[in-house]
Amino acid sequence: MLTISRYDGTDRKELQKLLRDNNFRSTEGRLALLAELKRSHKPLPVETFAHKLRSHLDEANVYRALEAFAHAGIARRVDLQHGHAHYELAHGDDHHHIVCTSCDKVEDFIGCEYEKLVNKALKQSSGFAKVTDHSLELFGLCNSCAKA
Amino acid sequence: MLTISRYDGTDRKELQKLLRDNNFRSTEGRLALLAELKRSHKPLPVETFAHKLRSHLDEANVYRALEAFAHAGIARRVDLQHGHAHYELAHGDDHHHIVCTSCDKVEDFIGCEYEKLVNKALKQSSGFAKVTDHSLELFGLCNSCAKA
DNA sequence: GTCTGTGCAAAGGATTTGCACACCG
DNA sequence: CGGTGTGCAAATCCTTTGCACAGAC
Repeated sequence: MLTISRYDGTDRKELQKLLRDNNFRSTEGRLALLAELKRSHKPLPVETFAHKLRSHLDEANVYRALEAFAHAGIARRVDLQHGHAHYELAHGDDHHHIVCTSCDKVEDFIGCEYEKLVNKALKQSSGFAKVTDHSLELFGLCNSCAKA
Repeated sequence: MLTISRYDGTDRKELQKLLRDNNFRSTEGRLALLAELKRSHKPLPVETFAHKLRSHLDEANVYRALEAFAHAGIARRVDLQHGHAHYELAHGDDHHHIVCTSCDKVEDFIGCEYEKLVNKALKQSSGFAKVTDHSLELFGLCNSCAKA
């Protein structure tokens, strides 16, 4: 699994390999985007990536790249109900998010018991053959917003 | 404007009461929207409501009304990952949806074990004080699409 | 050289907003 | 009458698309 790293040239080869292993050409724009995904520890809006990468990749191509990464399983698209998509690096850990509805703070949590959930749902939903994905987010108040 | 007296076994007075109890003025447009929400047994896109209600309420006001209903707890906004919002009547049953990614068929299921999930998440997420809402959808293939 | 990736600009779709008028209470 | 609700049109926001050129392999 991927480790946290900086985009300082040291791990450039690692990022290049990740791209090539997924049948992407290795370009500066995509390397920079991957590096940014790695550096971020929470889902970010497309616009934020576009801004950070403005010298490497324009917004339309950030959309194209993120969608391609998500399709390849490198990234994950997340809906935090902010009216626009967020993306984060895909780790293999099936984590979900708890989001502060007041300040947008985000933390991760694990333990949705996916298998159990799927079994339960398929038992009830006679019209369905299989489940391939799921989305789950919790919304609430972080400590500071709860006090205010 | 066309006046509706009875909708699928729910009478006008009942809907009017629902509106008044939630501090809404009782108008033909909102009555018709409520009736449509009741009649639908699955989440529908805003545009679908707008089309069905075209003689009662224009699209911008369908948006306004649905958002207000959701805020009041009468309706629920659901993200089925179709690129636009869906709304359904809020029942008290905390059900969720299983969605066919091929044909958009939707069925409900219950049993997300919300309390347990919240406890688990709050135990892990030290920065959060409370959870007030959650979203959960499963995506897969319905029987007919799985065969095709 | 070939084919993919990219910038730029324009299109597209969903949703929101402004405002004058209509209507509920 | 006073304050919401509504229609209509325009604006806005997010995202996708078209196309000619640049760059990876």
